[in-house]
Amino acid sequence: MRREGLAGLNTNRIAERAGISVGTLYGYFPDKTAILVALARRILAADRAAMRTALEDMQDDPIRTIVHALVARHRTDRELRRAVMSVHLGEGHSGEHSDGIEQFIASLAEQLDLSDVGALRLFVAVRAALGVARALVEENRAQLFSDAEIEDEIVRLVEAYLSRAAGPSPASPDAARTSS
Amino acid sequence: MRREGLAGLNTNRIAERAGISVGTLYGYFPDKTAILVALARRILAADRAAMRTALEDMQDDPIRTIVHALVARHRTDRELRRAVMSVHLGEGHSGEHSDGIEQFIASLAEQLDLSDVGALRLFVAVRAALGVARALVEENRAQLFSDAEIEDEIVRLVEAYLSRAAGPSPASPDAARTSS
Amino acid sequence: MRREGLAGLNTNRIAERAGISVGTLYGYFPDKTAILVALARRILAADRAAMRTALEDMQDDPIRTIVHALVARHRTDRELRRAVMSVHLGEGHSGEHSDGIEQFIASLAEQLDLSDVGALRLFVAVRAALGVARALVEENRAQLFSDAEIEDEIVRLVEAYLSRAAGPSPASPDAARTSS
Amino acid sequence: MRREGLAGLNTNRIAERAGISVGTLYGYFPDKTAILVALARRILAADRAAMRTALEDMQDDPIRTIVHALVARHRTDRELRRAVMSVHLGEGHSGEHSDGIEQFIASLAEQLDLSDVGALRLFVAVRAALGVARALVEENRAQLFSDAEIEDEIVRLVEAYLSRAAGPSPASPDAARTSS
DNA sequence: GATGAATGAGAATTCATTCAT
DNA sequence: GATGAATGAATTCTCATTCAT
Repeated sequence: MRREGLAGLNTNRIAERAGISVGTLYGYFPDKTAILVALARRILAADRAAMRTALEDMQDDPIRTIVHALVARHRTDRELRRAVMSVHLGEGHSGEHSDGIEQFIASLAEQLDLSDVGALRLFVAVRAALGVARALVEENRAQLFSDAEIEDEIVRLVEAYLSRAAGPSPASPDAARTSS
Repeated sequence: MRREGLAGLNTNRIAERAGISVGTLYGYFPDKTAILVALARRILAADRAAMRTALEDMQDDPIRTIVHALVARHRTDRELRRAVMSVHLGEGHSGEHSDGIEQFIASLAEQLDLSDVGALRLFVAVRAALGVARALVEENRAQLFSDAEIEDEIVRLVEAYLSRAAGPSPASPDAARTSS
Repeated sequence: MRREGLAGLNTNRIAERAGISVGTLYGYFPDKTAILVALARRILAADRAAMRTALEDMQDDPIRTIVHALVARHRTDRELRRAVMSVHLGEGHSGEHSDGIEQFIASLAEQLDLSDVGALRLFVAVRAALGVARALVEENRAQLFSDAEIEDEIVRLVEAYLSRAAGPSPASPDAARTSS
Repeated sequence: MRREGLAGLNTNRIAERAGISVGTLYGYFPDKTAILVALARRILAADRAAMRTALEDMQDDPIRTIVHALVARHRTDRELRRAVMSVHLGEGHSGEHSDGIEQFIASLAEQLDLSDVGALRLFVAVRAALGVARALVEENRAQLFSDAEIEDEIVRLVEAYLSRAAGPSPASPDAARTSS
């Protein structure tokens, strides 16, 4: 099986990149899965830290600030992020991918004017924004668009969604609930 | 490395599940990557077929129809979908995940009243909707919400975004472009 | 750690000696321990087979016949036997080492004139004979003596022990039971 | 490789049990083999010491006294003894196992009435007694018999063997020497 | 064509040994 | 001297791939 780039993320390579030996790596983690989960957690923690820092220096509106940080983060370490998140997903730990960010955002919801947004809408808004951000990592086609363009669109998406009254959507929602 | 569930998606297991032998599998595909790509394509093709069928029987507005089908599809074969997409992502073939759907949607854009929506906005709208749909597969937490709730919100999200004039977002976008 | 001779009995070496590949070896056994236990069992089965064959061709008295076969077997594959039995012992499977032989002998006890020998005496006689046989494998010093000499002595040992009336040993056995 | 119980007798475990650090252990011994040899020697030295002490307090006949001590020793530290002796055997250092005891016995042979017993007979008698004693350590089945029973039988075994005239055994020994 | 046992390169994991603190 | 984290060579084990039946 061909292993291109970082996809062949083997323990020796991980140790080498970390500047330690395999043995040392296995002194800290019980097996390879634990190593990769830890790597994924580190990336996600750095994501949250970046957003936190951005909010502290904020000159802008909070949504744009967070989205800006999110997009910037998803442009760094694309290969590593892709490989690590793939394993994370495969191992079923994927909840953390967005939970961490969502918790973080929920904790900010009161500082922002989003205190009245319910759990469901927050869930959807975060996954929607992350869905676009992940495309930057996963799809080569995403390179067609600039970060600024993407960022603008995510901001528009989220603001359009959240600013909209939580009333029923135009078309009758009842029809939809029938078949499933 | 511990390999729980479908994560250890090796060729023998794939063959066994398909009810054939490894040898036969290799009669059809040149290598494992090809097998996984084919598996992913089959899932994605079924996604498109479901949406196509739904559109043919459409009694509703088109966006809701598509979203309804999308949500229904992401509730089926969760484990397999997760495993296949995980490996697919890890192997770097992830573009197809959404390209297929986007092409399909682009081909429908004219039939719908979306003909004036640009490539960027279509890209973002599709990834946003898929981002929420993927959460249904990846996150156990998604079970908190009903399909109908999720579906309604995705429809709101997409309609709010697309109906909005493509003008500049409220906050000054210039500030955001500085740092990255 | 230095690994002399067969003591460094690693899976690749085992496979090579067996004329198969490691992968094949692991197709038959779940792990290295299972491989070594199987090897030990094969050796012990061969021991029993050798004794059985010898008894069929017997021209001699049965005890000598068995002892002769036992000594001959313990001169073959000394290194392999030592390494394999070491692991067998370390893994706590050691019962088989002598159980197999004892069962075999018990099944012959009626054919022989040993039908009145109790379980305890049979147990002791077998372990005593095996103790000497194992020395041939384990101790280089055992090379000082010829097989014939050793064989004669084991026969004498066993016959002297079994022919002796099962009465109390000369010295008062009561004194011995006090301290422990 | 699964390593249950003491079988996985590695240097860190040995150090831990000794209540010191690996580094300190390597201050005393050059390598792992030396450590294991020292461990085995300590056990064997304690065996001899127990027999020596027993002989000093002897109220009994000397053979019973020694056998009594031997059986008692083989009931203590069964696990450690089994593990150490297993590795010892695997590493090919097994001669000491019985040499020490034999030397010790040889040095006593003049004090006892065994001065006319030759090297071969002493070798066989010691290995036979040790063969039974080792069964106490290695075989769970040995728990069926009490120490006193085992002790009595070993004494009988040794006395029957040594008291017997060193003449030719009943059956013609010539037949046996042919095939090997 | 289908089969699945066999292969062996490659990956994960262990553990004797060292050495800076 | 004692410590125990770090090392990496050696070992166990996996699994994509082949090929004789």
